[in-house]
Amino acid sequence: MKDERFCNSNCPFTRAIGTIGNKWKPIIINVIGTRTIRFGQLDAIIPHITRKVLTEQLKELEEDGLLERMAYKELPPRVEYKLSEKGLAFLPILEAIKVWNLKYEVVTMP
Amino acid sequence: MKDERFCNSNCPFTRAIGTIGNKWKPIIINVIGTRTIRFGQLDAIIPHITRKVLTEQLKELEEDGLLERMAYKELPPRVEYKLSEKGLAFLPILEAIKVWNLKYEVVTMP
DNA sequence: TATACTGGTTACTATTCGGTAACTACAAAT
DNA sequence: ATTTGTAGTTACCGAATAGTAACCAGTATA
Repeated sequence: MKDERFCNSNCPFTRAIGTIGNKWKPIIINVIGTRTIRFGQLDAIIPHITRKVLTEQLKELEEDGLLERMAYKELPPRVEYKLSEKGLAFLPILEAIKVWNLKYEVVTMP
Repeated sequence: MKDERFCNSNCPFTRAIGTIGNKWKPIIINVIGTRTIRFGQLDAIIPHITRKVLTEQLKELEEDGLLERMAYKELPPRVEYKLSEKGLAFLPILEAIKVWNLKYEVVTMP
């Protein structure tokens, strides 16, 4: 997120929302989980995301220390991503969101 | 969020992100907490938010069943908001985010 | 008479975000 | 000689989001 009022807030909670409070980042973190995964796999697994947006989000996640990026000097190139300790520590929160949604979501049948 | 790919996803986790995965909603839910609070108070307490955006977000939170809105037929008008059971059940997740951030955030001194 | 009060709404504009399609590098295989 | 493969980048455009400022109702107060 570029919003400086969030990223530079003096409230730590607001800053936290600044790093993970958008639609793609929780999805990406959840898909990576505990594995090491390549860019192309992420692009294939995550529905509807474009390579451009995926690149941007991965870059921000890396800057915020949730993600580790390992580029191998090969051809064709190979780049692997995995969650850092900080990223892994966020997984239980995503699990809690799943449980919360399962319990309270109102499903309307069309 | 208007993105139908999130709100109508067949993945419940993706739908959950569709309802709370933006920057203002976690902030608003956190500020309300367990109390009953008026529109003007929210506007005054939450930094940088505008009345327009606050109105929109409150409306969406109500539609998604996280929030209850009570309007009193008085003059000047009085409208009170409080979290529903679903909204209250989300508070521990926000607490977990605070703890997570506190533990892992890298603070850079300027 | 004019102003304040509350909880909005409206019209307009600015900014940010997201999407599409084309393009890159370099080696290996066909 | 051309195609395939990976992990992007770039330019451009449109959509979504957010911000600004003015305005509303109807009573009470100055």
